[in-house]
Amino acid sequence: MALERATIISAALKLLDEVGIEGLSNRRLAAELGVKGPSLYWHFKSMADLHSQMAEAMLAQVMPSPDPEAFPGGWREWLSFGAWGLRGVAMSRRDGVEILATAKPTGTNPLLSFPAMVGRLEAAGFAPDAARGAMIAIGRYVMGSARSANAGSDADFAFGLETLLDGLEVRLARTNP
Amino acid sequence: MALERATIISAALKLLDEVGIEGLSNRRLAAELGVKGPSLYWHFKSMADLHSQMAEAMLAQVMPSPDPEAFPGGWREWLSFGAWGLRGVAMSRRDGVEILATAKPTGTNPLLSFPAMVGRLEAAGFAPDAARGAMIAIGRYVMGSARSANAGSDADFAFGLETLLDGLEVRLARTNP
DNA sequence: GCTTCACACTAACACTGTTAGGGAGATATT
DNA sequence: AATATCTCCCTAACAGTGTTAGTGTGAAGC
Repeated sequence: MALERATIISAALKLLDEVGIEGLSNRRLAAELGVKGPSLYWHFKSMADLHSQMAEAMLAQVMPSPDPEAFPGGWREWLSFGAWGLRGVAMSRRDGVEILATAKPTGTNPLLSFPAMVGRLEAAGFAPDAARGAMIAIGRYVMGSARSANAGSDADFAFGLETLLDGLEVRLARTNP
Repeated sequence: MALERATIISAALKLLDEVGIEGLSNRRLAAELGVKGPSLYWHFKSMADLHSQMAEAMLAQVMPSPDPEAFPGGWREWLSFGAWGLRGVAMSRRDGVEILATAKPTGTNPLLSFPAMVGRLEAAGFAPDAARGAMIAIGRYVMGSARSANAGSDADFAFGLETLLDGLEVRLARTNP
């Protein structure tokens, strides 16, 4: 038999789409895999651990962030690309944000490829603090916008994102007169 | 005895601070009130309903939004005031965001006093769509910033908020040349 | 005095996450 | 070839969850 971790999280993600995070229970998932509940504890130490690994899988599924050097367009397009990408991951499955949020208990979770993006912003002229602040702000806005109950239209999301980017341009112009 | 709804949600909020949303269970709360679990179902039709009413109580506890006419300062200060106020509510108790988020299943929840604020923005020169979009964006940013795992520093929050407000000023200047 | 209603109760159902301990089969060691 | 180890799944069980059904009991209204 030899149930693989990858098989399990794949089934978990599929089941998530069908029943939501509330319905994604230990035994339900086990049944889906032709196995009994507690067996999953050989592969994951807790349900929270499972969620965490599901989140990682979701993030891995997103296309790899392109090389900053190779990416056509300026920092604004690059940031926008990342924000839309993260939104895409979060909304790619039912309760996706909730899964993403419960993962990575580290305070500010490295949602997008954080260091690469911060570096790109610094290269564009942002002060280190501003670059970091920008990444955090965008991450939080994206996550706040993708809440299940809240998931709203792309147009609403775009408005806020463009506004945020406009604000960043103001800041950039202010520090690089 | 005549247990009052207000007594219950008050006890629930207090208990929330002690044990978090995971620990806030039916029977645990009932015990705190000297009562047995199912009795609460006379007052609330479900736990989700309880959460919803807790959210309403939290929002009511925030100081009433001051009259736009009387509020000193422009739309920017007014918006900032509202954002900080909402953040204050969300972070006033453990797992506050989660409670606020599960409440009001209506898509875009009327977090702040939505109509009043939209009206204020329109009066300041924003187009109706932009006023609405601004309110939604700020609400989502605030909620995204107040997640338990994520709740970060006030400085980080301030950076993103000011950036968003800068962006709104750009938009305002663009439509009112 | 009788009925009605508000409010709490017990018992139970179908779940949940999680731990403890057992056992079959493959694999490695001697 | 025989023995030991490791992998992986199993059953049984604990303590807890939300929720429904049905049963009182005391106060209020007629």
